[in-house]
Amino acid sequence: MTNARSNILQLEEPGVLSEAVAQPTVMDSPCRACPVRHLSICAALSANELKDLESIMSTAEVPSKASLFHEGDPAEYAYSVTTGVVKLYTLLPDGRCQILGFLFPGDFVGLSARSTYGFTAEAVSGATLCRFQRSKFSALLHRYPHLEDRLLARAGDELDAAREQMLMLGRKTAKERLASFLLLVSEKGERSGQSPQRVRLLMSRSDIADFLGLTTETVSRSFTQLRKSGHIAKQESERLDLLDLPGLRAIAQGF
Amino acid sequence: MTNARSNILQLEEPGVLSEAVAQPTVMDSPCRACPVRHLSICAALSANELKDLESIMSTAEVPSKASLFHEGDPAEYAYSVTTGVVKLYTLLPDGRCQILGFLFPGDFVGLSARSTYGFTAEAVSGATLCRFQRSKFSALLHRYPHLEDRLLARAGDELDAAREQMLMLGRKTAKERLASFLLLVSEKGERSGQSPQRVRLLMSRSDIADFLGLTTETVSRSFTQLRKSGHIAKQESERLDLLDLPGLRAIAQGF
DNA sequence: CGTGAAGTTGAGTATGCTCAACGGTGGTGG
DNA sequence: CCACCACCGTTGAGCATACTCAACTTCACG
Repeated sequence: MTNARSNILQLEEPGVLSEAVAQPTVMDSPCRACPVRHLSICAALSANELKDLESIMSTAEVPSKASLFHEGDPAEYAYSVTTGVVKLYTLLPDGRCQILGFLFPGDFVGLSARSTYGFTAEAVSGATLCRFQRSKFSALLHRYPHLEDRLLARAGDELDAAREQMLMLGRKTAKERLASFLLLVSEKGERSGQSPQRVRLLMSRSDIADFLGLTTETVSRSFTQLRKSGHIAKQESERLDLLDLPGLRAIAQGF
Repeated sequence: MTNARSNILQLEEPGVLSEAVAQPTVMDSPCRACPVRHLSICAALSANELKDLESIMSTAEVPSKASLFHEGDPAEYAYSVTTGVVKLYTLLPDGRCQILGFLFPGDFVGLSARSTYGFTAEAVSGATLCRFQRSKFSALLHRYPHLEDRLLARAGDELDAAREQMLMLGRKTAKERLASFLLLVSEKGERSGQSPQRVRLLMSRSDIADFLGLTTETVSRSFTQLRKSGHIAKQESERLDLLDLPGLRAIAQGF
């Protein structure tokens, strides 16, 4: 239920990165060195087309707890996450918070056609992002139909994910929700090349609770349950071992 | 918690409607007479382009409780609803059901890029639909970029709706959920030209419960609460008056 | 009318919430 | 460098909202 705060968003102009830049190649063509290009929408683009994309793009370093935008702000930009984790959330007037999703490296936000953002986006950990002016971006979409194809496919994937989340929020028990969440994080990590059994939880218990529609206490108790039943084990803080993936899947699906 | 049943889907071939057809014009160009064209994705198309769409399209009359497809079926077709209401739902192994959304006239389903459907679609009332083979439809998408634009915009709208539903499922009370639902139905009705204060509830209490993540009993009690507080009034069965729209909005938003 | 399904209401229960205390950890300043 | 403090996470006890089970009413349809 962390309330909104207003940190400044550090932006770097196209092709102009901060002083602490190591490789000039990155500067000339950040996208070509991008570690998550194969995951992102940009995978659809050739080297030449990437240049066009870069010309309308800024990169941003966002410190933990800084927000990209707030619910209700004019929706001027779309973002693609390169590193780190971003949470999307809405608040009810009395402060109840629902996290609508986490953005992991390769994820994209800003599809909605509405003129204002319908939710707040805030970095959970330090994050790096690519930022696009939506008007320019949609012009590019028309120039490169395969980019639009990819975006449409992504929209479909996100809808699928949203529906899975509805099932979780509407019909699953606390334990089932937590298992589902751990598997989700595991899959996102795997997508970025990490082992599915080893999970980095960058978000707080409170974030997890707001994502799962629970309280921190219930999340904590569910963690304890899963630990006692041998499904998970805590490594260092932030690090978790999923000892029994099939078992977790069974729990997550309600068996 | 209505379980899956397998009714046959009545299909009509392109341009070939059932014997009981009144106006031949409808037969030649069903889309031009379509009552929800302005709502549908097809609004993006000119008369000529509509012809192309019609050539890959079948229309279907679906009786109440017939399913369009089941979760897990190969996802061969996409659908657009012309009249009636369709529910999309998934089941957990033990029978818990979550309705992921209702399709009203003008709504579209089948965006996902997956090769099998992730949910079941079933007519809540009698419904008429347009059916497209997805492979052919996506070819058309490439031919008419403005159609793809419109589909992308629709995907964005659906994502927005999905996120609102997450907030509802994760953080709202029973009464708040029901108020949100009534307002949703009211808006869909308004979109089709009906008064926002007069609502037709074609779905059963059980459907509403499965949509809201509640039980039928709790839905029923919440109806009673809203009736006793003067926010709604029952007309004939299926018909409901929303006596206090601002009040309902306040409840729905958690005030 | 009679029958069965759908909806409503009631009583008791359970899952997850609230409130509260406690332990660990990391950051800050003396 | 260490002590202190604040924050996060965990655990416990009691409570509330929504669930379960059951009876009863209403409605649609023969």
